[in-house]
Amino acid sequence: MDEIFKKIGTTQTLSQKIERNIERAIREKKLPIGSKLPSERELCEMFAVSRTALREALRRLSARGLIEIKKGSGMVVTKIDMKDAIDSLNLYYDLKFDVNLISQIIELRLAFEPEIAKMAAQNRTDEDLKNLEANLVEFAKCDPDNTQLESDIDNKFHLCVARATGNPFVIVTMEPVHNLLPRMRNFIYANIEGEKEITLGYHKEIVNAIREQDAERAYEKMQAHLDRNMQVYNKFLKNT
Amino acid sequence: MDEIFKKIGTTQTLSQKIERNIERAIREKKLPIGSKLPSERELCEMFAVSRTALREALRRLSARGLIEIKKGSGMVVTKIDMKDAIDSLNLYYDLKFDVNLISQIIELRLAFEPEIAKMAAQNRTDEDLKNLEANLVEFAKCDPDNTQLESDIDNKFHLCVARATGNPFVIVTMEPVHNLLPRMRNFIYANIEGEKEITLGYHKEIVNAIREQDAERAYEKMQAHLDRNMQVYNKFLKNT
DNA sequence: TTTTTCGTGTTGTCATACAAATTTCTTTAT
DNA sequence: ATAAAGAAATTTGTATGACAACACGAAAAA
Repeated sequence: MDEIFKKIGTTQTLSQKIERNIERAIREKKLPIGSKLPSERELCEMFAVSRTALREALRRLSARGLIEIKKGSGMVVTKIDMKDAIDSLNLYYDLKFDVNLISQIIELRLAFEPEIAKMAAQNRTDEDLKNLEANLVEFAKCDPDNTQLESDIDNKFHLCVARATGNPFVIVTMEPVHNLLPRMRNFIYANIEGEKEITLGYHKEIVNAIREQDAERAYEKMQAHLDRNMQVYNKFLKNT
Repeated sequence: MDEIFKKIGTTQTLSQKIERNIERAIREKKLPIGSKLPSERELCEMFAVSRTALREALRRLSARGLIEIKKGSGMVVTKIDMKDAIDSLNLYYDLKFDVNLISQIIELRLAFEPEIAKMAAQNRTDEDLKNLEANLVEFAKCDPDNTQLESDIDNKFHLCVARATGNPFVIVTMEPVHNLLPRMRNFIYANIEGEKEITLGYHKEIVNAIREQDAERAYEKMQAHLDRNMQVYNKFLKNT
């Protein structure tokens, strides 16, 4: 009896079936990355469906970043990019964003970023170090009245640290979180006098630790830095 | 001069323009979550485009999880679900998976999961605790010869801990990582004699700490647990 | 009032045609 | 023979019209 009701919602449309079919072929590497898909006409014949249904399946696959469609040329299986994954996370976090989540974002940063600093100290390349040092210079000469730019550079610093871990999972995790920070800017960087110098001081110490590949010190400094941030945030919260 | 070449690839198709248009309306909450979109016919008139182009835009939006299309009924802006974000991460990690990434997955778990255990101890609800305890029972009475089931329950344990943090960012981060673990199973759980009892012991201690909301002990036990895992993994690596 | 039936609107699929971009081949000029 | 120019074929993008499959509500029947 219940089985009848279960079927509701499970009715796949034809184009969805086609989509799964092609997706499976890609996942199983039967269609290797970079390979050209058969043309629409050929696929229509193979699946014995109309061009409409096929195309709607293809549109979905391209929206999800599995294939790339070039007008007049053809379709290829794309090397799925980290950017695709980050984009969809951005979308999700963006739509979900809510002031109530701010404390959870801070909680996550407080928990993860010291560990990330540690990993960065262990795995950083010379190029990572160069990026971090460039960020310090940028931050130092940034107009202190331009709070927008200031917090952008600050965010970039933390992203650079995440990238210096060399661990793609860390990057995918933290990029969307940091993309959310500008929306918290008005809450946190509320024109606190002299805060910039303090922040810069912490950043310098973190970079020093990463330069010398001193994992424990990188951990501690990042923790101290974010603790300070937390305090500033709490001070603001009291004012509201 | 170069500007001419830059334009290559930026040529948006009509359906892409429509897609961005509707996406923007959703992001700006002009189309609130749960609201019904105008019918295809109406949208065609509004945008002054053919049904073909419009529908392809809609297919893309639904593939990305922004809208839900119900045959015969209509289209609604979906309350974007965590599942959508996790799904796309799963796809990315799945296609990217490579034995070389195993060490980075372990690295991430070693860095993050102790902190996660700490957060879980601080934030867990009674229901979280019940789930964790149920998992312990399940694990205990699991047939030790069924290594597949055994590692599934193990993974589930760590997911329960992540969920007990109550922090959605933590869950989104860890779910796809743990979905990858079954593919590492053969590498790690290579029929190590007596390993199950040791694992169960750690799990119990972690749950105890979470029950008593002892954050530091939860941290330490999780760290010890994963350190042990790491050793088992390294032992295997030597054998290859 | 309750149930059934039917009509209307909505999305799904099909077929055909042409536009626009790209590739391939042919022709032509050097 | 080689290279450039152009024509032809191929491929994706859009438009149009038609019908099928499904959902929902209103009207009709019990």
